[in-house]
Amino acid sequence: MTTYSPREIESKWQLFWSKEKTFSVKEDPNKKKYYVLDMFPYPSGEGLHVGHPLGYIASDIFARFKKHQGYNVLHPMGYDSFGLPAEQYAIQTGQHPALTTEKNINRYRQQLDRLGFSFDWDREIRTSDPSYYKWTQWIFLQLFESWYDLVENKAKPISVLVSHFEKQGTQNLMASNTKALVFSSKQWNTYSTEKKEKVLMNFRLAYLSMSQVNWCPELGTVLANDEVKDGVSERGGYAVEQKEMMQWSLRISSYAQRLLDGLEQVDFTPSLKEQQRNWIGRSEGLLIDFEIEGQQQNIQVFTTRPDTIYGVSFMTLAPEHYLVQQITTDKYRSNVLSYLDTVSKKNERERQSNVGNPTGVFTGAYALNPMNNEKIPIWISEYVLHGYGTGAVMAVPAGDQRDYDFAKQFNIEIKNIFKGVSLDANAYVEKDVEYINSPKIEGLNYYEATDVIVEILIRKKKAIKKVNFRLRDAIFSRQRYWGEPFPIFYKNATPYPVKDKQVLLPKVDKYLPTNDGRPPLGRAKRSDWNVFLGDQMELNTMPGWAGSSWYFLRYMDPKNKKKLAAEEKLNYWKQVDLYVGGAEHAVGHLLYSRFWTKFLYDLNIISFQEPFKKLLNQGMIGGAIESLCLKKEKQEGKPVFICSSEVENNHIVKIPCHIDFVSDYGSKNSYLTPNQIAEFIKWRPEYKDAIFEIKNQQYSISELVKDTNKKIYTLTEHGKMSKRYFNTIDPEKICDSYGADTLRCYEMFLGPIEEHKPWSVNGISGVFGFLKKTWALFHQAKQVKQTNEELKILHKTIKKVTEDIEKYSFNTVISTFMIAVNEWNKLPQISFKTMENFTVLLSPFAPHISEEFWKKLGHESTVSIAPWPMFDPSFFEESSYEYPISFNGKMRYKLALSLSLTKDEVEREVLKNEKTKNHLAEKEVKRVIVVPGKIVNIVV
RNA sequence: GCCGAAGUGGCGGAACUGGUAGACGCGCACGACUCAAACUCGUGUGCCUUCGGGCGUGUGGGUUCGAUUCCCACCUUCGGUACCA
Repeated sequence: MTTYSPREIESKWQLFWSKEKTFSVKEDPNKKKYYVLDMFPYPSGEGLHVGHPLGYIASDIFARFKKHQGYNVLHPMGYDSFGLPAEQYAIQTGQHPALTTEKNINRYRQQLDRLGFSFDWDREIRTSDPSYYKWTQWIFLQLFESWYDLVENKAKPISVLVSHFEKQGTQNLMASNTKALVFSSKQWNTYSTEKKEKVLMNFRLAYLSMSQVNWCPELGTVLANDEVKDGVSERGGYAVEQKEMMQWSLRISSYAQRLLDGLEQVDFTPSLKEQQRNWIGRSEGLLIDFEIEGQQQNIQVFTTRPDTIYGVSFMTLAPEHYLVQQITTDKYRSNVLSYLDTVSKKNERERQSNVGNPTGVFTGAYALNPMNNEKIPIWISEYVLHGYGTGAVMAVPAGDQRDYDFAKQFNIEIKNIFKGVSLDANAYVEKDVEYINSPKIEGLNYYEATDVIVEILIRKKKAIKKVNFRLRDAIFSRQRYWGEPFPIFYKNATPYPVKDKQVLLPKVDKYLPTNDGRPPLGRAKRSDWNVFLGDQMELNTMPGWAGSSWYFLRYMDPKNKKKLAAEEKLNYWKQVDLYVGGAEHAVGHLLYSRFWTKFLYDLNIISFQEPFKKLLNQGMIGGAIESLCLKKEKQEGKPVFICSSEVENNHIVKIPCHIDFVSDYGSKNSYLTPNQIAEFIKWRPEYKDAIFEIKNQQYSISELVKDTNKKIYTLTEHGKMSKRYFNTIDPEKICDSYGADTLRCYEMFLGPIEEHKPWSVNGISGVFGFLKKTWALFHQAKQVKQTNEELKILHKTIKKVTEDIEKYSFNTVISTFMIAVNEWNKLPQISFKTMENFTVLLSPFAPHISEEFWKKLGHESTVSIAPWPMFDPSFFEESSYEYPISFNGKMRYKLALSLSLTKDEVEREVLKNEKTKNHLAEKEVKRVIVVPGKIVNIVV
């Protein structure tokens, strides 16, 4: 027997798979399809670390499993290759981002190839490849050429809208728009081309508008709402401010209800669905008109609590509200103007930061409560969001905490409308109330009261029902170079689509904005563009999520030059059956790709509305971050390091330390020996004069190396695995020492796939040992008849492995393998037939060693297409069972009894047993529970 | 604050639908092999114990013959979100 040498066999089989095109797949109507997809990576310069492949391993296991079961499995991989880091690098070095990207992709590919994935690389896609982004641009144009019909609830061609305008103007039109327009067909027909385009822009699903955007000066670009976290950019953590800019947006808000409803059809985790629901933020309420005293116009407010209308004691408008100037009285004008001025200087974050301490001014105007004509003062406050509802709020301090805080701040009356409720400290936001001071609804509960108020206001034509969504339209322009160029040109400041030819990214001399602040594409001369029409080309590029919103479709037909994918292929592969990726994309990517899928469905391009049937979120593999603790104050100009146990009494700076130097890294007692400190200093020479304080004694490095018993303790934290913390583990390193099969099994063995877990090499030797044991066991197998014992172990294993893979419980599968091998090892002999079956079970997890076994068993072809073993329950027909005998629910001993015994017979056997008598001692048996084939419980 | 997920040995974790808590692996201890070490193999390993047993799945209560599993309250950790009317 040769020893198990993963290096040799793994590269051999990887070559075999790629030569034989083992995993290349074609549409086959005679076979059931299964589509397994990974979230494709952005190829960063840092390469992969052991955390990245976790999801790829899981999906690969599942894809291989389905292949064994006879499915036609689509399992592709590609690269989300447009993005900021390559561009940032280009700015620094002048190197074209395409070159960096290419280099990074090659590195990724090399790392991926070593892990033995069953990807069909013939289907590889790259979002930055013109042959790919041609279709991203195409979808954008379809959005541009569409509007949303609210009657049929679907997108329709803009030509349908134009003919509607020609015949009826805006009459009988129910369409999503930016603002409500009213015109007749006569008017429409007199409009100029430019005027018509402006009107249509109001309806297009991809539209240009002046909008409040999240501007990030450091990145030199705008960001979508979900790219901003806590007021800073998600990537890089730079400050973000609000700015008015002309930008492309996508009318995702039209799809809000469908995006919400679609969640019922898909198998995502509850928490992820919840996040999407919150992001969409549906609320049902009422639009109520309040007359303004002495004015023609009304103020419209949106409320979800019409039942509290008798508690309205003031009204608040957003500073941007269109009626502010008009209703402000002369007496309060200067006050209002100075407030508006203060607010305009604040960014969104500052405006939202003073919770509980609101600001605002009185306008001098009064509104009239439609229920009782009471006068209500109208205020302005920054806490009211211009973009939500109507930008005006009927303030009910009794029932809303924000209104309550505002009223307290400005000494406005707090009207109590709830019986038996104290409003001394807080508003009362619960709905389990009885009303007082509310003439029409006293004595009613919340639901009845709401119905009554709604009915009255609607009858008086003072209100209409309305559903509001928090979801905003998505800004689609980025002021960057490395993204999809828009297929758009401008003539007389009006945008038109470029239809006949694909617009390619032009050459530029630098990847920076122009001196006059236009995006980098502004540097391209007319001749640098492959297409130049009109006065000017669009200078923005598309955001990172454009290419990733539809890529799962392109894998079905990646080389198609005429269409985004051929119809018959789209109809064959359909939805992704299993999608594996990180939960951090919960709202961004997943929402946008669901939106584009629904849009393409409306266009009859695809036959399904949800892109991903089942989503599996893999947890992150964290790393231990090890830092040396540096005192903030230097001592005689020298840096001082102290032990992590001493940090409480000192101000320290954490200096991340490469985990290669640290002993017991990841544990509470991680430390550096003097030799390791010397290594650290070699790595960070700026600390060569540092003083190390150990147990109140100070040492220089030269003193320390003389006493090897000294230790300096490092601070251990758990966090991301990242180059920045010097704690990344390269999967290739693991492959070098243990092999890919061990790495694959070990990453699965770490724990449930969805959970976050720290990386540690501690357990890896156990998994490696298991493969070695399996190797040895295999080489002991003989051409003999299968014994009942080995078959029993085999079928127990088949059952458990199959069930667990179907539950995505991969960690327990590895345990099951280990148990089986341990048990077979105890038998005097093992047959080839048993090992053959086991090899198939093992192959999704450890494909290389399995191929090797398969060949040694005499097969010519790959193990990856061998049929999955069938479970045979007949091996488990037992005649007796070892009953656990428990007393008051605690198991005390076991007793083997025939399964043919009745309950009474079991009870009798148990009670007359010596051990039962011992356990009972003097106590009396109150009751005996017998569950046949399960347990016996004696109650004393 | 609100929403979601999760708390089990020294560690990663297992336990079907309420039925033997701690599978499997790491670590540790002892033993075999070896001149020796590594490798490998074997045995043991939740805690306490007066060796009878007692206690144990974040805490406190409840339902049950029986609870890691179901119910109520609370604590902690992680993730999301934050004036959305």
